[in-house]
Amino acid sequence: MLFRRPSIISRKEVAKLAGVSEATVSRVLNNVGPMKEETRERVLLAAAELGYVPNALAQQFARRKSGNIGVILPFVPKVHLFSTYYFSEILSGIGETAKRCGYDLLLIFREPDEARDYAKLFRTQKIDACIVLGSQNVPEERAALAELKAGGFPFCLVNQRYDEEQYATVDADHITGSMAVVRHLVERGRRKVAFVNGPAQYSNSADRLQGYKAALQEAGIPFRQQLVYTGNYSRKSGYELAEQIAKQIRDGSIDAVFAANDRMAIGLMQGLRELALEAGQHYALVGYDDSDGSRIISPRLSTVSVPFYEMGKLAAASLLDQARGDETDPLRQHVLPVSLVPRETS
Amino acid sequence: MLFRRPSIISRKEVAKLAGVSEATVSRVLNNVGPMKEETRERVLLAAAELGYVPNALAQQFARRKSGNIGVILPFVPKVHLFSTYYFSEILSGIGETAKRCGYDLLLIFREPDEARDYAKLFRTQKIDACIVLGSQNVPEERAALAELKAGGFPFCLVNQRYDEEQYATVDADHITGSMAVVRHLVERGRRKVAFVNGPAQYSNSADRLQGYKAALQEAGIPFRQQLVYTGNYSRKSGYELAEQIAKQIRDGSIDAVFAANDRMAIGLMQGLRELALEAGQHYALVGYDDSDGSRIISPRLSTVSVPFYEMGKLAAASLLDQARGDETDPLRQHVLPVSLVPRETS
DNA sequence: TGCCATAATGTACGCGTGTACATTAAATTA
DNA sequence: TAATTTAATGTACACGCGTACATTATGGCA
Repeated sequence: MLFRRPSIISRKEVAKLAGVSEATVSRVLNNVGPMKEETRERVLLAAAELGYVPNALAQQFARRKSGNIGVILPFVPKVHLFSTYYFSEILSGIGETAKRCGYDLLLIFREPDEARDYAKLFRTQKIDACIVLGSQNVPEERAALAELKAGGFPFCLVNQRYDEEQYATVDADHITGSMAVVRHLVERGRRKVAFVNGPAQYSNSADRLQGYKAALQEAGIPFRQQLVYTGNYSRKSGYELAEQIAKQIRDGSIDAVFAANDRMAIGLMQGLRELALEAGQHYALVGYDDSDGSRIISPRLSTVSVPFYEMGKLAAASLLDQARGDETDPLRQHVLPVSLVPRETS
Repeated sequence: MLFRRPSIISRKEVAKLAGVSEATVSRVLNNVGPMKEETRERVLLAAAELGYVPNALAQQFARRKSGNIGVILPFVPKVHLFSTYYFSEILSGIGETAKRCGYDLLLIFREPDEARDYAKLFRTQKIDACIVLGSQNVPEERAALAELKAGGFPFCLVNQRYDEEQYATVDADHITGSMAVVRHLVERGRRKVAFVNGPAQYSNSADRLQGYKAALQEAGIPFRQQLVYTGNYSRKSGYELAEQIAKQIRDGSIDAVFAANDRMAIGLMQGLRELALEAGQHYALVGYDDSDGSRIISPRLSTVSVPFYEMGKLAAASLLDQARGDETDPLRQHVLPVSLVPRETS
């Protein structure tokens, strides 16, 4: 293996060695226009001989395309607010599709208090398209997304929708999922189903509430506001609701709890255990996400499985269609099915 | 908010509006060379007026720097082999430092059976430096890393070291961590400490074994090969060892287990529970990583806390020093301390 | 054979920036 | 004041690639 300064080898050297013009080298490598087979081979041979690798920066510049998909995600180290499983699965899904289409992933951490100038990423040409994870319905975010839309930049939201505005979206069917949970509980004879929801700035929370209400109505159970609690999707927030909920379990006004994610369900479960109330015994419990934790805890937590990986794949695919103009409806709202996973707590 | 094709605004328009040459605009924006304050203001004003944003692709091309740090990580969707917590923490740490230094993160998923041409990423100029996560000591990987080193490309490994070759590394002190675990168990009166290790291609595994042995020796307990098991860091692999280990617990040849990570510890714990053996009661158990799961499971798992976030930060910092030539020892092997977290299982 | 369509290749230039070097303006010094 | 330095700015070009257009080779057809 001989050593050689790699950076000095450009199209020019290949052209010289192959005895053709630089344009021909370019055409061969990009497979554009008609060309003589013999020339093609000579160029490829020369390129291989020299170990030529096209300069991606020059390519990007000349093509006016970065070839990058931006992935915007919340910056939450040490804060176990979101399921890390959630992100890594979605990210893997995005990565799989992106790679297949020749795109790279540019990771962008959104900082809580920072201006969310997503459009700038496009204006600088750093990214050709982007996927927004963990989007929250707050004013700065809405402004940032509106600017993206106004600029005609292709982007896609995962797990969040906005009622005010139409955006390309990939989401899971949390309404149906939540209905399935409540139905399941009702089928098991529970009729006093409490609901521990997440913050309102996530459309997920609203969806789950809607599903919860719909299923209650379907079962002829009146909705009661005092059975609805709000946490922030963290385990701690679930834990902290234990005392209040314990009281209601004891006085008979709650016989089941549906928590909007596993983390809160687990926190609640632990809190209630400290108060001598066992899930699956003194009350039924169902979480949401089918996270690792739901399988680890005992009794094993009933939950709802969400196809995060597929959502990531779909988001990337839809985005790239959009960027290519292949997507018939650029504001398509994809909704993937979820599935109930009954286990020991219900 | 007026609409305007953003892409047509380049340095040229700014120069014209400010009444200066393009070079002056460039100098003002890059703050290079002496310049009249009045000119500076005029240029900045013009830039702001036009909403000028430099084209990052052109900058990268002209500077011959992508401004990207590559992060190579294993592609393991649906395979909960690694702790996803591990990756998200390290990634956040890297991202924090990178952003502070004006770098972006380019995510690269390593596929199992794919050629690992890390050097190509540098040759194409897609990245200026890179961090390798989840590196395994296998021939292709060694070759890829050796090529990086030979090419003089700045890179850094996290959580993996190679004995054959010196590379810049950020690792945690798993030898001391493992010793602390065994000491802890011995202090609690355990003397028959089994060890469930991970695969040998991770230096982490070797480190833990070394610490295990050292602590046994320190306590005057002879090392016995039949107390050493090997899993693959997955929960399942821990679960599957339950039967064998149960036997040894029952016949008195094991009274404690040290598992090389929490996932295996948890799997084992669940497996043993099915065999009517309870952690913290019939045997002591200590895991490693201080993952979410360790806090979720009951009884809560004793474990070792690893500063993943800090490791990510340090890796990025050391890498950027290296790239700038500020690092005195470009092959520096950082080792961060870990800490024992005794909980209910020991 | 001559003409034309098409294949194959070369020439030339743009992409937007950074920057070396040239030039001019201003400040300093003799 | 003239000479000299230094500040400030302009001119010109490279960076490596894609590609429109020009040019030349090739083959088909009358």
